[in-house]
Amino acid sequence: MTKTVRIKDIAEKAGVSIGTVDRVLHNRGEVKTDTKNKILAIANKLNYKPNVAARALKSPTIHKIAVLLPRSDDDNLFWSKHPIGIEQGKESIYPFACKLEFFYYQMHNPAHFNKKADALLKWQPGGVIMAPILKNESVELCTKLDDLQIPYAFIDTNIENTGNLTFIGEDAYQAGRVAASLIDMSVPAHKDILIVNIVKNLENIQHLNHRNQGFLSYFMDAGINTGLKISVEIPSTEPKQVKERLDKVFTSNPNIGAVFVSSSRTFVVADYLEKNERQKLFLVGYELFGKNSYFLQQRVINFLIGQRPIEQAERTFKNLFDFMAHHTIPEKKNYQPIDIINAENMDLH
Amino acid sequence: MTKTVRIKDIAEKAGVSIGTVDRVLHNRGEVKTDTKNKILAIANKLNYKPNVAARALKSPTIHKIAVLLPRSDDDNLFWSKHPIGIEQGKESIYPFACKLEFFYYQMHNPAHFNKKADALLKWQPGGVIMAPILKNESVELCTKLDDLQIPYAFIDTNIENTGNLTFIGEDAYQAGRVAASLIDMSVPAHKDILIVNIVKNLENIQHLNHRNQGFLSYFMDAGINTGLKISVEIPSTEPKQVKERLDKVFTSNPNIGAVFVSSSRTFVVADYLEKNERQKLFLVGYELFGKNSYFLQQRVINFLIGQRPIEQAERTFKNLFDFMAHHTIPEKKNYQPIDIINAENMDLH
DNA sequence: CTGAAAGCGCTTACAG
DNA sequence: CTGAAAGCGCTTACAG
Repeated sequence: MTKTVRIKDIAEKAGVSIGTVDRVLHNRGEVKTDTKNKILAIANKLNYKPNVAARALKSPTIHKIAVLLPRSDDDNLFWSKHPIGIEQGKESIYPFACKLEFFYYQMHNPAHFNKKADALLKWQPGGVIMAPILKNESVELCTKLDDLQIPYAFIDTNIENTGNLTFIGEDAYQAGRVAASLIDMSVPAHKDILIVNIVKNLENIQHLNHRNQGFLSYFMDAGINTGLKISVEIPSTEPKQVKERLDKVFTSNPNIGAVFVSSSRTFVVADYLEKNERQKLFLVGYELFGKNSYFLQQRVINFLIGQRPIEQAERTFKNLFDFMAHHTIPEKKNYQPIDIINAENMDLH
Repeated sequence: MTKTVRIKDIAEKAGVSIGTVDRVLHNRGEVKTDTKNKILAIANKLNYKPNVAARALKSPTIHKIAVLLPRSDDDNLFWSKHPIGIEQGKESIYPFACKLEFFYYQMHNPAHFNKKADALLKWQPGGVIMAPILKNESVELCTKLDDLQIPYAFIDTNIENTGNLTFIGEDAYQAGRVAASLIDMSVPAHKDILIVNIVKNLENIQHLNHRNQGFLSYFMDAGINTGLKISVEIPSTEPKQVKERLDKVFTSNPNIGAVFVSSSRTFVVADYLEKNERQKLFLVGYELFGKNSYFLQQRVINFLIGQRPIEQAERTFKNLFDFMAHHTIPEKKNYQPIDIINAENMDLH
């Protein structure tokens, strides 16, 4: 380990004062072009890296980071994980510090999203973490952030062709394939498979779509199951409606051996299966939390596919902060590992 | 956020100089008991936390950490992951720094272990990370480290009743249950199951034992499989010997439907199954790397159970370093998540 | 356009 | 047993 280079060293080599070096290094104030280039060349050659301890000590610059996420409720506990991860990220940057402000919008409510987006802008953040579930409204916000030169990172959902710094989330297509592979190896090849999408408007929910596509693709190129793949859309989680819909499907398709739920609302189907004594059906869905965990433990759900929301959030935060504080450029797109979880390994996840 | 407390604040409140406060806080030099207690009381009341940026800036104390691990070779690529995690840990502590020295011992060679342990002691580390695979020799080293008051952390394998700072590894018993559950749900209930232990002396390898116990326990309380559980021990990975042994087992047990390998040498069995056209057997083993990955990809191995060796190593390093540098006391025992990996989610793991 | 100086909170000799 | 002072590398006014 050779001696670390300080701005003092650069200053001496360049025959200027450290103030001038600092100005060049931070594009702060005017410096003659000649000296500027000279200094940059020397800094580069010496491979200068600022001492972050000194920087943290001197300037307690508090970076302001705003977080825009769906509000978590009983039906939607999945989103309760992300704030935890972000707070963890905040802890991890010590001795640096940042100011966090959370803005929660109602999941499928564009007007409310816009309201929160406005509040966020008014808060004047130095950086933004957001889950851009609502595409049009999100793009609108991104445009504004681009104009203001405020960096922003996507979590959970990606939108291409925006100025986002980075995206961290699930490879939904592959996550669909994983679900398929689990069913394929556990259910006799001649059995039919039911695909359940619990959502109002499947078209608009990108990643549910991708999971469906991945799921079906598996059986086209690798799967051994030859049964029917029956798809049903349920617009609500309301038990009566769910029962009505599913009763009909099962009555007309007695050969169903497995059920795939494309979203975190797997517990809704588990609840139905349990109440209607169909627990023998093989059930696979998404996300380990709340009622899903309960039914997994009870072995009504056989597998949950997980995407580590806490780690996702922590990593998103770190990427954004490191960019703001140290100008580190992160990967543009990051997929988290896809976890396969059953009753035996759930406790440690 | 209230103003942070500095040692200057404590000094003022106590009516002494900051030098005295520092002496008390670090048990350095003599201080009158009265003032000492007074200062401690004030520091405590004010909830004083040292500013690590200032500390890092001032004293570039380079902590010396020695790492004692099994040498990784072609047959044993599992151990190639841990150094990566430790290096990652070293990166992550910036702006702090440490000096790492790796000592690699031959896996099952006590004399070589001792030699490396001696070299390690001679290097005079301030802390030690070790995989205490060889129990007696490890305990001996621990005793010496205890005497020297050098903190040490266990990775992968735990030994109870030593003075270790922390342990991070796999819950082997549970990892055995996970393997069992996967076989149970994929193989008809009446099929027999073969358990393969590839190891010279099963008794001495704690965690293989625990995996076996967990595996069998699953079928006693939760499993539906009612077939025989046939156990075989193979003392070497030498293909001819493996073939001889397994040929015999399969000939006398034609009803075997699944194979469980209790160690990372799963590829040895996969290789046999492939060469002998027994790929239809359901195969489950441990650790994602090298030839195991290849056979998983080829679907000769159906599932690998993973324990995230890189994260394990990074976390062990962090725990040890934080103790050395900041006196943070870690959890005494940490289990990493148990990963279930098949051909569909292997790429992201 | 550039330099000199103060100070962030801590640690480390040194002086008494 | 205790205090005063220097200095870690950087940033931030201020003076010219």
